[in-house]
Amino acid sequence: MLWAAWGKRGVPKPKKIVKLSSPGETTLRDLSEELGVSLTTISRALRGKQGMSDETRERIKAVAERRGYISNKAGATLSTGRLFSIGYIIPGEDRWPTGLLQADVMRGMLNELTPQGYSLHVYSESYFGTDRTSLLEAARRLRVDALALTIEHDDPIVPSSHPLPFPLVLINRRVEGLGANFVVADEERGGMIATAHLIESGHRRIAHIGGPSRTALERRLHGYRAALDAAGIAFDPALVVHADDVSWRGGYHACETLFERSGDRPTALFCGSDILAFGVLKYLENHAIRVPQDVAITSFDDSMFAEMTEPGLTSVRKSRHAMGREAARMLLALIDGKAAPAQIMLPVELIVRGSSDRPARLPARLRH
Amino acid sequence: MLWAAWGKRGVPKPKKIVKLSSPGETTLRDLSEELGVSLTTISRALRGKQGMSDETRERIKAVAERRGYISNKAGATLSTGRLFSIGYIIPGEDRWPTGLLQADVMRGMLNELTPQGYSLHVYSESYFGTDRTSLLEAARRLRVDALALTIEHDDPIVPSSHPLPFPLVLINRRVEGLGANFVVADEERGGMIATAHLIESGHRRIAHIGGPSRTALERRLHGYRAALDAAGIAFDPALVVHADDVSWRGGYHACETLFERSGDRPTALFCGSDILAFGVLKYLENHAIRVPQDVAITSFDDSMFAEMTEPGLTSVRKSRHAMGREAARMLLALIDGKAAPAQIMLPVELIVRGSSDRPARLPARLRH
DNA sequence: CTGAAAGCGCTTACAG
DNA sequence: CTGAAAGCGCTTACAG
Repeated sequence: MLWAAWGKRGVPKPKKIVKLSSPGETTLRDLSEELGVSLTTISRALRGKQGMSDETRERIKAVAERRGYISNKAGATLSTGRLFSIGYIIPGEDRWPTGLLQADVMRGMLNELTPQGYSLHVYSESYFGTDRTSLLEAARRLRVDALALTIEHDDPIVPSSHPLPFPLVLINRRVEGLGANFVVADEERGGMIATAHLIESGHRRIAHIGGPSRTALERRLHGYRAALDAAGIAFDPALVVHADDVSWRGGYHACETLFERSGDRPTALFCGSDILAFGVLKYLENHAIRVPQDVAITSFDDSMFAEMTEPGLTSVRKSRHAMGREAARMLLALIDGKAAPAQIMLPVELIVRGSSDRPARLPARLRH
Repeated sequence: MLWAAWGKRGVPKPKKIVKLSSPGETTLRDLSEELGVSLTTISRALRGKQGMSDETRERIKAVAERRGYISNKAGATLSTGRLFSIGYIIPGEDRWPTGLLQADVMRGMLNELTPQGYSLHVYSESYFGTDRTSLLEAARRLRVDALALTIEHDDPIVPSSHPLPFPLVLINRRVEGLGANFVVADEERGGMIATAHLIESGHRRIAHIGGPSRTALERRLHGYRAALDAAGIAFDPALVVHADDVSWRGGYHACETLFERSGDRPTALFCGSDILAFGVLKYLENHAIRVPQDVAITSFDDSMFAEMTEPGLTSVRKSRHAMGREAARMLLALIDGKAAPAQIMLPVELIVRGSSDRPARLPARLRH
């Protein structure tokens, strides 16, 4: 170390800031000197390699422990070529759901990575420059073993047909032809259970407010249709409106469009996302349409909004933490050259709150 | 997006997974062989050291560029003891504001760190174990040059009287006796401008809903009092209620307490945080108290809620991005042994929306 | 202005 | 079961 060297040459040690890589750091050599055992043996003992006496191993471990030995990653990296780090790229700009998603996903990843000795290096997408350097080139510069990337449902994606020469896991969205692995939630099933829940309460005219196509919201729509099909309810295009953007205003206007259409009003409504639902509730409130008495609502995301509306929003929960966890496991397997599924689809669950609360015994025909 | 340039390189298709630290990586030695120049000289040229001919330097740089040379950090680290990485610790559990804060702060840090060749390593607080291993010990294991830590206003803190032997910057909150540097927002001034704005609109009976003591919310309260003082308005304890916790329910109940008190009702209300304000608006709505006609509202945080309420919430904005940026600059200075202020206090601004919109010309006395 | 050499801390193929 | 030695890629004090 820099400072250690200074000390040895008799140069006065600066007092102010001491780096974390402090001079006193115990090395294998220190242990070797104290134990009278070779570096080779110590390295083996500490890394749990087979083929050595238990007694030697224990003795070494005890001393390492007492001396507070911490392996210097740089030395190991240089020697093995293994970096033991995973890169995680966060979007370069702020959009509200992003932050929450990233933090939970990161925690999920860290819980897997840290015990395995991996660290998580975070980079901003904007680092790669406005000239759109290729991800491959960027990844080389990063010096990580593999990359993870979270994609929000409305992120634009330019797919590629070239498989990547390193492990890449995309979280939250599937992008075809990328040669990546994926961790996604079962959006379609989420749409299904959110709709089925309304059907089970006796609703037949169930509307849906969705979002842009080619996003998770489209898959939720598929789930909605599947649930109707399963219940033998005919799909009515007049009951579906797509919000221009996934915002509360988008939800408000979509709801407006829906309720200003002539014909029978829906008695229930499945919103493709909580943030849309927020606008929907606002519209209904403004127009004195009661929830759940006049319209029952289910939604998707189980975000903080679900708990903050009145009544609480019944919403589909997907675990961002689990996404991170599975992504990390996938990456570790891929780095070790083990087989890993091309895609992991995580289960979802419906969190039932007041917005869909309706006397289930009331026959459906009394409601129209 | 990253993806755009993706297919453009004629990268040969690898048969299986190749690590990012691929064997083909160009090293200084490769450059040395091609150029017929020593490693020493190449290293110097690439790192911009003085005392060499421009011609040699340019020749070296050109070849390095052409060969796509990327310095291997592990080698440099081993040689210099400098790690070029900053640790950032995120909370181990989920609380809503956290995620947003972390993501913005990270972006702010990355914008400073990446160009300087530093990487950001993220760790979960839970990694350090429930036994509250000392931060010092934990930091040693991390192998980073310095640490940053974001503290939410309601995070518990275990203070320490031992100064730390490495650079530590605390973001968003000041903790005494820790030997750390701080980046905080000017919470007090925020409280002041949020209150002064109401005073300028002619209000005299201005209530405040605050939060726990020893948090940022307490400093916002100080700002509120300072603004009243400056305007010659007597502080009335009956107009201040502290929410039990910083949640919308906390805000709701605090508002309930406030409005059920006998005596003159306030005509304006400064909420210590948007999430409290959310509950306040709910209470007022439920009781047919109009905003801003009956009560004008200002708040703090300028979170997504501020835009999602009706009317929009006038709220104090602090830049989390700027906090990250300043924290990173501070850390870099400290690592280099340069002087850095013990604390940087960032400015705040009031974002005016409908909730405080009131005809300013109406004399105050007509309002009671 | 340039280079030869030592060394950072670790791992591992090879030899005993 | 254990050790001596080479080497990973870089930087820098020292010598020319």
